[in-house]
Amino acid sequence: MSSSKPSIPKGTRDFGPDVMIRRNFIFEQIKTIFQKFGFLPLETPAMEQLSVLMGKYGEEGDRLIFKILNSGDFAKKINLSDFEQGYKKITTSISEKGLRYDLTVPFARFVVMNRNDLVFPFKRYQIQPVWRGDNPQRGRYREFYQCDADVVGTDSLICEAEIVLMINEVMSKLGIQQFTIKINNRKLLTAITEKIGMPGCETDLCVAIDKLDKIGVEKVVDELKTKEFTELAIAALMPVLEFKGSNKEKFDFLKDFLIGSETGLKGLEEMTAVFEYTEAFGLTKNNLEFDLTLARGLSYYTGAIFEVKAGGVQIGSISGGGRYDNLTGVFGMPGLSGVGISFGIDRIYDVMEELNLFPATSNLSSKILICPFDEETKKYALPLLYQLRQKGINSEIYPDVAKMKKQLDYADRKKIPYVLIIGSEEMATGNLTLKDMLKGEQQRLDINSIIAKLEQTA
RNA sequence: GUGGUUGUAGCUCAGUUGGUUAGAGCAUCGGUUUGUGGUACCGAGGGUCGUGGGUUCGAGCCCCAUCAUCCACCCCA
Repeated sequence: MSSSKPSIPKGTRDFGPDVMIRRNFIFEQIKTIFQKFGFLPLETPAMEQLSVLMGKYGEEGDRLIFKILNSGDFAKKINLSDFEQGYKKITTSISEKGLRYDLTVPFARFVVMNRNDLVFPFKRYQIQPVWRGDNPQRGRYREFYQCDADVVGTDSLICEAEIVLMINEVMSKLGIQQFTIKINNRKLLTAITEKIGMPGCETDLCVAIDKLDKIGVEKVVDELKTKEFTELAIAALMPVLEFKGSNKEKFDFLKDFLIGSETGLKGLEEMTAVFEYTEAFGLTKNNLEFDLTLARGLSYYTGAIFEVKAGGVQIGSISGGGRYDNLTGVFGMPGLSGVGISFGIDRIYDVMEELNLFPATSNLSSKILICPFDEETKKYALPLLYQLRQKGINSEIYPDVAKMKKQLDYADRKKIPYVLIIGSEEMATGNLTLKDMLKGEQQRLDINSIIAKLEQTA
């Protein structure tokens, strides 16, 4: 390849018109539903102060944040001794800003900065790209969109129930019929670590259990062993990993298993309440599944956790979320609890593509193309084009003087259903040639009849 | 960060144990048809074989390095 050939950075994508129309369809449906539930839009800058981002995503996360070089003479703050201390030291000298890594931390920053003006509980949704310097692979990018809705400033479990309702509505609006909303509670997982004699190992347990779907029980056990879980602890855990049954049976099982654990009891209470609220909301068709092994990696959740899986497609979860305490604590505003949900737009797109759920988009391209033969007829066509557009008919004119073959080919490739051919005879009589590109038929009509015909078929 | 894969025309790819001037399909442009698309036929343009070095009489092919890519792991959405 010649070096002058253009390219885009690793892990980024262009979204062409075909794709954008479909992505926008997904965005619009989700936005409408978020707003129906009282969430309002928020956008934050692509770049944040590095001090806001660093230290919020663990050591790995710090490494993956894209840093922005300071403007101007970025090297002026470096001194020679910095070089000896490695790249981290130099980074702080030459970079003060970074690209946002997720939407949650900027959201927390926004809440803290605007705490006096916001009305709590504060509900916002946010659909924006985020950037991570990760190695790309299938379904994984350096720039990707997150689509989050969160409410902060309330402990009420009604919020959890409403999230379940929103998920249901989104899935139904997008036409995804088969799906499961898995729900669990971090307090139950904490209680389980206590019960099996491994208190404090909640993170390791969550990271391992989270892979259960993907790698199976045996591999999860292997991983737990490497994390220094004892044989005894693993044996005690097995009934949880292997338990099968209805939601109610799971409740009964945990009531016994976690007997005497205060945290466990609290978790069970919360779960019960979420199920009760959901029913009280009138959600009868129930896709809600209590999943004892749902863990959601090593994120900061402290209460309910959710995950949505699409049926009939081989793909990971398409949505996830949960409740977290103290979201804004790191920015000096403690005691604010929140709960949120995040939709994985790229995966939802893939699911809909595979299941063929996108609506027909032909109505979005132009309805009619005007094909003039020469400069004179082109001028004659402009007022006609204006009239068509005044009537709200998507229409365009072939801008160059070109052979009819080329003009029709253009209409064909852009899937424009009608062309209006204007030559000297048409111009003289006002009887224009309207050609139906699908049927191949054409007829002579005046502009008003053409407008009427197009409005009919709209 | 670790392991593997692949780099040949705008795109997808052939290219034999190393041997003349590196091919195909699609796309583009022109023609068959100076006013009629999808199909068909004819023709044209387009390549420093990722880059740099090495071996050889001779390298797209072999060796070394380097860059890029995709896939998997770690982690994550």
